[in-house]
Amino acid sequence: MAISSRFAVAVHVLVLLERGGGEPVPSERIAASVGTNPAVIRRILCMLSRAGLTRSRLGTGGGAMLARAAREVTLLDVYRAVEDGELFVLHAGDERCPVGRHIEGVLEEAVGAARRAMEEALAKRTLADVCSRVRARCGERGVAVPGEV
Amino acid sequence: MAISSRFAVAVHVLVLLERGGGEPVPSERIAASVGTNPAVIRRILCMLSRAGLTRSRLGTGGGAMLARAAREVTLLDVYRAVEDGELFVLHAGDERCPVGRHIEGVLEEAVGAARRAMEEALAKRTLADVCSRVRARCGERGVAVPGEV
DNA sequence: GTTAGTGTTACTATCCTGGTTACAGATCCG
DNA sequence: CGGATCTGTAACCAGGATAGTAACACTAAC
Repeated sequence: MAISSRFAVAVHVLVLLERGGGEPVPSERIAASVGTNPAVIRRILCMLSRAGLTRSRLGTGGGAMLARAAREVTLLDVYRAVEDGELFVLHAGDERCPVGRHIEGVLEEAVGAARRAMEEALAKRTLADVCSRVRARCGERGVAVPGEV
Repeated sequence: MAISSRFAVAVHVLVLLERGGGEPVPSERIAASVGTNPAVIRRILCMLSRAGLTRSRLGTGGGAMLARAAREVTLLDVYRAVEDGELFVLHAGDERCPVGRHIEGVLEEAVGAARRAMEEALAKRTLADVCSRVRARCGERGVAVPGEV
């Protein structure tokens, strides 16, 4: 029915990493800002690093960092990193009925257009856009504020 | 994660009703074409009639019919009839963190744009479009073929 | 009054999500 | 070296949504 909150959490995570200014941010600190468990954050970070959006440093002083510049990460990249499967679920109709036989193909075309429209809208926004909007709401001037989480 | 198959089934149902040529189509006949249970179809028909897209006749010889011309029903109408709730699930961050405090508002704006783009794509297609595409795949000429299910 | 069909409820199995705990392995530091 | 920190990942659970199924009251036609 809905796109899981993983997407929203993933964007939240990436914004925190951007504000980390290149220093590793531990999952516990991220979890405090998101309001969840560190393991949940690590699970999402795992998907993000597999997608090449973040990388991690192990051990003391370790944590996650952005692997790319914020302006080169679109919300579509984030969406694809954490959301799998099709947006619309189709069904296979009865082959003996003309409608049942063809409805799936016709619907594939229609929902494909809808999915592409949504993805294009996500692709228009970058992580940098989101960060600056957050900064604007904070009343900050376009400068990152490291280490406050 | 995904939009339930109710949407696809609902479109399938409406195509069958359009091909019914105004005659009531019983849920059992629809269920056979979709490949499911008549009660599932009636459950979806209930949502469609609440949305003003179909109406039903009770008793012997009864069934469901379109309540509007097929060209005046968009796929967005169908989507809204059977799908409720938000497409994207957001989360509330920790109020004590600047990012946690503002991320929800920023994301609302971004995912709202994505949702609107998807809905506009759905609004561009009417039930009549879907029906003619099905007919085209059947190798039929723009004439409805009643009574074959 | 019998038959056919809807509208609706209840129950179930299944899947996904998110929360939680746990633990092995990597890394840093004294 | 040895302890502390932190990731990556697995296992498990609870909750909600979905879809399948059966059941039943009510309506309408014949």
